[in-house]
Amino acid sequence: MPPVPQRRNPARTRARILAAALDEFAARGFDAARVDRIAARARVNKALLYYYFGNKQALYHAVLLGQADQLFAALQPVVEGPLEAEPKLSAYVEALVRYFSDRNPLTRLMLRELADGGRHLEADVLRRLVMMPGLLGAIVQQGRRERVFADRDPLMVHLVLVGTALFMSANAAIRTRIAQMRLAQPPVDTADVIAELQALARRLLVKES
Amino acid sequence: MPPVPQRRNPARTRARILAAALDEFAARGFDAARVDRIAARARVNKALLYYYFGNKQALYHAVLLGQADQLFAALQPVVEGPLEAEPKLSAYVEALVRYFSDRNPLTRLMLRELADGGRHLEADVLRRLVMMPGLLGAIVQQGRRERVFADRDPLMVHLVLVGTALFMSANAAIRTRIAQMRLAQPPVDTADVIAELQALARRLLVKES
DNA sequence: GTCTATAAATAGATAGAC
DNA sequence: GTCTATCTATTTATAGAC
Repeated sequence: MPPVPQRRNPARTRARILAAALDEFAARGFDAARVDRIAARARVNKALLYYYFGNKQALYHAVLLGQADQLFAALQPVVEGPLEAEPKLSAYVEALVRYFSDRNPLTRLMLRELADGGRHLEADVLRRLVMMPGLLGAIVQQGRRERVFADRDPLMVHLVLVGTALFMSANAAIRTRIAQMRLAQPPVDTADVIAELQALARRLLVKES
Repeated sequence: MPPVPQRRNPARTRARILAAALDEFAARGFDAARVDRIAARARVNKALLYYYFGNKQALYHAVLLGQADQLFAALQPVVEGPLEAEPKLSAYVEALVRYFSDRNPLTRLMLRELADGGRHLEADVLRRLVMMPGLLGAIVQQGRRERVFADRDPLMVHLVLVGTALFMSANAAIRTRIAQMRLAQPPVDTADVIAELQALARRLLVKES
């Protein structure tokens, strides 16, 4: 049995560094992120951070791996759940939108990596990315078996849904500012976005809707 | 009448700096962009750049203003053109996708500014952004008058189309890498993306399609 | 308008004590 | 495992000559 928690707790220190790195990388992007700031947020000194992760790139990679696994873990239960294809599709869209809305750091991280053309994405992370369209693909196959979905390319639908969910979450801050400056209408809230994307997904997949 | 072009050509120098700044800001983002690199690409020294634009933020702002105006100018002719609402909608989607594909710097610039929550967007730029949904809005109104479009929120449709167009363009580089590593299917080409988004726009707007 | 040279601050990374 | 102190390179920005 391990002794009571001490001042030295490597696992927790490592987790604190990862959490701080996620925030900093999401807030500034890889190049503009400052290792000093990550260390400060994690309440450790820089040398310890280098002791754990070696260098800035390796730390970034560790953050990405963790985030990819978490996103997959958030969506997989819906896909493997007991629902019929049509309600499952709606549940999937809701989970997708909520994940991007609740966990804003990942949204920004993805936008920055897209802007960088995937410059810092190593094979490990790419393999996890490739698995993502398969989640929606499984729902589409189920819908085909149940004879309620039309024969459409799941990759294209996946790209439309993820692209829109990402964009809606990403521009929320700007829409809020625009509303505050009274330049245009009030911001769209998350529930509206979910409803809209669910309708969109149904229009794309369900037969003779 | 002005004398023949000399070695000193302020207007052209200014334009060269702006073009170099666009490339650098798009490639790295505001914080990671290096004024030194911008000056080098524009083949001027840093002091001259500061002479023209004052500081890094002001230079960035000048780039954004120019890009916003160019995007608007690329789409406005379609909206004000002579087509009927349905083909005009398709033409608009094509212009949108092509603009983001051809002029990649703007795509990356937008992604980075979204990731920054619009941190560097000044009122001037926001006012131009707010005008954008109105372009699609005009097409929707025309379609309503022609009694071929259903009554849907143009802002939502605008967000779906721009979000998807942006995402498709943005992840092209990553999709290419994934295809090269033989992890998955070949990359989607621009013509496919246009066709898909046109179908999507019709499904969202046209009555009883 | 355009240049060279440099100031002042800050970056990523490491040495070495405990 | 964790710390302080510091090295070397780079950064934004400006002074001052032409």
